[in-house]
Amino acid sequence: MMKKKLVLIRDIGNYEGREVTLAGWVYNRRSSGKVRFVLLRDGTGIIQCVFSEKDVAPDIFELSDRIPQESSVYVKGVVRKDLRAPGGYELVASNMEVIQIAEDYPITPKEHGIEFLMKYRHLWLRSRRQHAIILIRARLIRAIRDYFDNQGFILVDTPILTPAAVEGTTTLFEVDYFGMKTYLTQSGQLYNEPNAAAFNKVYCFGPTFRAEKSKTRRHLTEFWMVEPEVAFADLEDIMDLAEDFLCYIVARVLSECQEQFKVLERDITKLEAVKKPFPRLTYTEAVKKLNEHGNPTKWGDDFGGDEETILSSLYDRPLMITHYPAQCKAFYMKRDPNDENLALGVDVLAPEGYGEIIGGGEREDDLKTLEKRIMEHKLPREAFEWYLDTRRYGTFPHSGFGLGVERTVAWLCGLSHVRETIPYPRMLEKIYP
RNA sequence: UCCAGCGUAGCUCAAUGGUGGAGCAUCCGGCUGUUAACCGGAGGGUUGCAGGUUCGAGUCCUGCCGCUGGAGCCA
Repeated sequence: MMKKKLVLIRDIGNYEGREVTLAGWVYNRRSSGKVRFVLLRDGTGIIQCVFSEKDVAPDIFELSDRIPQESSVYVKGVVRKDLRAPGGYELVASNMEVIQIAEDYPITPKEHGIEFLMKYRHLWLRSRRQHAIILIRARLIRAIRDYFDNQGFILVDTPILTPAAVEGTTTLFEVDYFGMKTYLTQSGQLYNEPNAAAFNKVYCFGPTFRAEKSKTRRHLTEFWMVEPEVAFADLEDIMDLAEDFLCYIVARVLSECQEQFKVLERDITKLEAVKKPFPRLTYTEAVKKLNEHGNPTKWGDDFGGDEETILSSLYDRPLMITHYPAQCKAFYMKRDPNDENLALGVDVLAPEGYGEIIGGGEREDDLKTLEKRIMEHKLPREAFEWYLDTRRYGTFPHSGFGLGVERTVAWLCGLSHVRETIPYPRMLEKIYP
């Protein structure tokens, strides 16, 4: 009955002095004798509703002292500006109607362990902190789309069910496809390349799946990746793109999510430092730096978490590392014409020890060479014939990269683990809720 | 798969081999501006499971299960 012309808490500033009805959930409550405070949350914000004995009926006054956490309610009242209230406004309540009394909400206003919170992930999302992280994720994704759309890229979606591995070495999730063995995609990359021949500048954006038994703060088995691919671009072009792209998305999220960064107590001066130019090192130079800092990595070793942390901590902005040993990289990566042992690839490491957020490079565009690589990697040639057509019919130099959304959100938010950066994380042997 | 740590009230944690406690949550009461409000009171336990050592095990030993962190792996 009170459900008429509902106002969102986000917009409450437009209704100062007026009577409004809010709908939401009880976030917390406090009382002080003759005044009761109910914190109401509606998913767009939180506002304190003040219940005074003189303003409301006795049963409503009693209810305001009893209503349990996360009960769903309508509250009617007058919006008042008040400096004592967080957010600047509070609601002087005149009435409250219960939709449902919530009994024994598991997540109390108190510290909880990660195991418990992950079990109640669907409820945990209601908390201030998780709300802020997921909102930043949404704004980041919007900024990513805007960037590519505004730069002349066409969104060309790539399939999630695929007939073969992109990289044979990785473990894939197998799916039974009407009796046929297929796999969940681990990258849109191979499809992006013919798409670039059709549309010039393309990107795909979707979930990817890795059945790796990785149990670290940087790994999920299901994660989101945006992958641009540019026709006639070389390694340097794609590095310039990655640099410009990162500066744009960081600036956009910074300007749109001030409030959320405050909730997370994120030191945003660290993000404000993300400006061109980014430092660029070759793999060989990076190994030298590591050795200077006491890390025993030898030329030819791939970098692990420790190495990425040391290197990225040396700079206040993202670090680009190029020219890795070809043996560390995928079959489709073009070799350096000046040194066959090196790949024309680039990894971008986020600052503050967050590690790799972008991987990419120039693609091998010669048919013969690519056929050889597929053989060397012991990949099923038949599954790649369509891909090889890109090299048969008007082959062209092209480059691209992939950005991991969750690792980027973790960096932006200053989180120690990627599991909080996606609403429902899928991790090693963890798929509930 | 390997290494390490942990498993005690709904939650977060205490408890020298000798009668299992506290804070929060819940319930009862108090307080006219609280900010994870506060103050007083009450209820709440197969100490992950199975075995062993001991007069006596939450505590020591063995196995199993689960969780957390890390490694390997990994655009």
